[in-house]
Amino acid sequence: MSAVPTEPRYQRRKEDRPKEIAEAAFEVFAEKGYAAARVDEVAKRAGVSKGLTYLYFKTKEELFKAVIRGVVVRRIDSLIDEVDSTELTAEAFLRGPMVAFMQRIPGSRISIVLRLLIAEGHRHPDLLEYYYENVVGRGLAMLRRFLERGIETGEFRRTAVNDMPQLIVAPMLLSAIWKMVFVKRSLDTDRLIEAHMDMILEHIKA
Amino acid sequence: MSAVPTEPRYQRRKEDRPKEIAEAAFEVFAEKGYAAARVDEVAKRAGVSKGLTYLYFKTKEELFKAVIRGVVVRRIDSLIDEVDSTELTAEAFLRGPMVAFMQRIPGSRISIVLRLLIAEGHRHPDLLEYYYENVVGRGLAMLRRFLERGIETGEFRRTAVNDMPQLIVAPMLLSAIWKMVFVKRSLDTDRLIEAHMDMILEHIKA
Amino acid sequence: MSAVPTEPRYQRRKEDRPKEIAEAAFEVFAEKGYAAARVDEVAKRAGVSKGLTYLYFKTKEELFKAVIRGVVVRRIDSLIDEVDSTELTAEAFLRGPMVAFMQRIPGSRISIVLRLLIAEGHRHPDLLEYYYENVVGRGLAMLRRFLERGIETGEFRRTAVNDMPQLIVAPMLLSAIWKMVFVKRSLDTDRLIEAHMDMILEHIKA
Amino acid sequence: MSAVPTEPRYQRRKEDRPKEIAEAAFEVFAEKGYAAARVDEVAKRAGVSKGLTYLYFKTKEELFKAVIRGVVVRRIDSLIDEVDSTELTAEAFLRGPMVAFMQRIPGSRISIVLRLLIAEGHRHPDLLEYYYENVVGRGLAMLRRFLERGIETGEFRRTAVNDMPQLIVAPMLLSAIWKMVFVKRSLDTDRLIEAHMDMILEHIKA
DNA sequence: AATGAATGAGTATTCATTCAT
DNA sequence: CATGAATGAATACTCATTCAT
Repeated sequence: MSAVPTEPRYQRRKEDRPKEIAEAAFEVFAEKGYAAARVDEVAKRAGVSKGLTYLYFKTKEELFKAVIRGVVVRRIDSLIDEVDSTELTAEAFLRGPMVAFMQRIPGSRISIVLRLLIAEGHRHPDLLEYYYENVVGRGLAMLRRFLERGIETGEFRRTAVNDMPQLIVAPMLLSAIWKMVFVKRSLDTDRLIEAHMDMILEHIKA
Repeated sequence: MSAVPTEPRYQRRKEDRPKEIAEAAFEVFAEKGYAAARVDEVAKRAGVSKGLTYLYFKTKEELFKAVIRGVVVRRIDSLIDEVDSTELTAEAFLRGPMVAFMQRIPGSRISIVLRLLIAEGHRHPDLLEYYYENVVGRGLAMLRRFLERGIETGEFRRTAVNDMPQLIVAPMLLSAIWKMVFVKRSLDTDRLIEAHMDMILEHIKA
Repeated sequence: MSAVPTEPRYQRRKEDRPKEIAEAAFEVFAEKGYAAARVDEVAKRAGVSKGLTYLYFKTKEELFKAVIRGVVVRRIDSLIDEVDSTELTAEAFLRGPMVAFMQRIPGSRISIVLRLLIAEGHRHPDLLEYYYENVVGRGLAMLRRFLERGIETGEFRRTAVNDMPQLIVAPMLLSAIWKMVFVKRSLDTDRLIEAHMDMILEHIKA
Repeated sequence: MSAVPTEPRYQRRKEDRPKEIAEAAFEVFAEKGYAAARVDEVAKRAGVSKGLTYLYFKTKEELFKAVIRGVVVRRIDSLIDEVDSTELTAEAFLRGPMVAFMQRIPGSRISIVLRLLIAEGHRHPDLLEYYYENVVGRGLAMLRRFLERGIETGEFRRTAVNDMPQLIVAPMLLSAIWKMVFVKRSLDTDRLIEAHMDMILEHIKA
């Protein structure tokens, strides 16, 4: 007989659902990996029925891909923009924004994507392709352009780093992985990345 | 009336069985990852029945752990021995055996173990523990000792590398991962590792 | 200021909706059978939302029954009327309108209803009941009356066909089923039905 | 502490299992049709775990096909053999073994297969093909040969039945379907088939 | 009346693990 | 020791039905 309005059984929020589901999925994939992640769990975390997950993502795999694609891209874009428009000296840029960027990776969502790609990339070649095209490849290309410009301005000399800019980011990768894998074995990743940048600069400065 | 002992070739000694199974398991885990690997497949590749697998390894997880433990250790041991008994100068050692060691990692079984640990380590903390104690930790300790000795002999100066010998191996890690993940995007990992060693030495030499 | 009444073409009158939905449902049930038919598909073909289907038909089963009931009845009624009011001789009627009627069955909607009843009748006894009362039973009764009349007029003699008028329609049933099942194995069902009628008449004529 | 031998948890009966499972499957498909049949139910009736079903039949569809293929064939073979070797007159054969054969169909497993093919044949064209090649086609060919022989011996005359032996079996088909569909509306199928044979013979005898 | 987002029970299929032989 | 038939819990995915809008 009470007039208490019953909590509606569900909400219609078409706009938000995909994002919410993808967000929950990210968490679950992050914790369990692709194979061990259960769609049930994703739905539960998103506060949604299992069926709804399948309304927005046709299969678990598609959900996975969507989730992986959804992370990452913006950040690299803004760094690239910054590189191309900075007025800092090359050295100052590397020591400043570049180091800051790399220091932010370990512990971030990106590093989790990294782990998922290392673990599962194998069976999702298109995902690897996407990731290479949009992140890795562009990042490396950006670094190459940047170093080249440094040479033109006389700030840098030409070294192996020009061909293999991976040398610049290797400690960032190690840091990201270390933090995820050896959670308890602390590593001062900020310092690691900085020290490495010192070494790089010492090496490439004209 | 004596029974001619036939088919000695096919008569596997029982002692070998666990090894053979583990070997097959390694292959399967390498290809599929932990969750997607099927015990059936392992047994088939080992040429034994599924039941036998369970005679030697109580669960799939135990099999996984045994497999991971089975790789790796000898190689690092011999490197450590070599470090401790070498008569080369520190620089010569780094440029020679050390670089050679690191160059062998990408594409090797160790890098596969690496991948599996990155992917699944999470849920097998004891495995991570084991791996840290026996491989990573000992390797880093060895590097620390080695650098320290170089300082004592006046060959090296004290730098951040002393605290974070990870700086030395980061490109090896990147190379190993790159080779597994971006199979088609070739990377000259030997040169990468060498170039990095140049840089390191330039940086730490007194 | 008067609002021009727009899009009359798209303004379906509500009275038509149930019919349109049933029509679409018929198609889908015909193609897939009861269990494999999806309400979604029915709605899509009817050009309405899934919800609307449930406004007019409480459940999928009810929709199915409505669809089955919707076919069939008129045709048999008009044949019965014709029988009762024809001025043709009995033979002429059988060779003319009766054969024509039977020849129209294979390939028609009725034969699809037939298939659905054979396949699903089991679980819808009321549907079978309905179909028997309104179609099969009445059809057979009509044939009995007709044959009886033929006997009274001296045109026919009494045979087993009087008790089992199914003998008259058996080839029609076979034809209908054959056409649906062995689509590619052509069968001249018109001739089959005609030849059978020859035989029947030869048999029952006084 | 009791010495009562515990009922073994399961039996290994590799030989019998497929047959038992197929048998159970037949029952379930017969009752429910393909789509509504549950593999769970099949396993339960076979007294077997669900998993075992999948050991012997890769999918539900394969199980269905195996089951359908498993029925039918022997009976038609023996009839054909009989036709080709009988010493009865053609008429005696038709009135005797042929009628007996047709009378056995309604109510038999074959009629259930018939229903399943009518209901589901659509989506299993290979099954239809198989059934046509092995049963329907051969049966009709046999009838044609038989009639032809009757003509050669002067017992029969040439009629439309030669081209369309379906005329002979139509009442059998109707009987089979009637018995399955209108379970409660009794029909003396034996008499129906016999009366029809009278008519046929009257028609085709020289 | 009409929509279609949301629900959740239901089902085929897989696979680690057991155990009779 | 060795086998592989047998088990059963787990899980991706579907679809009839509901209900907020």
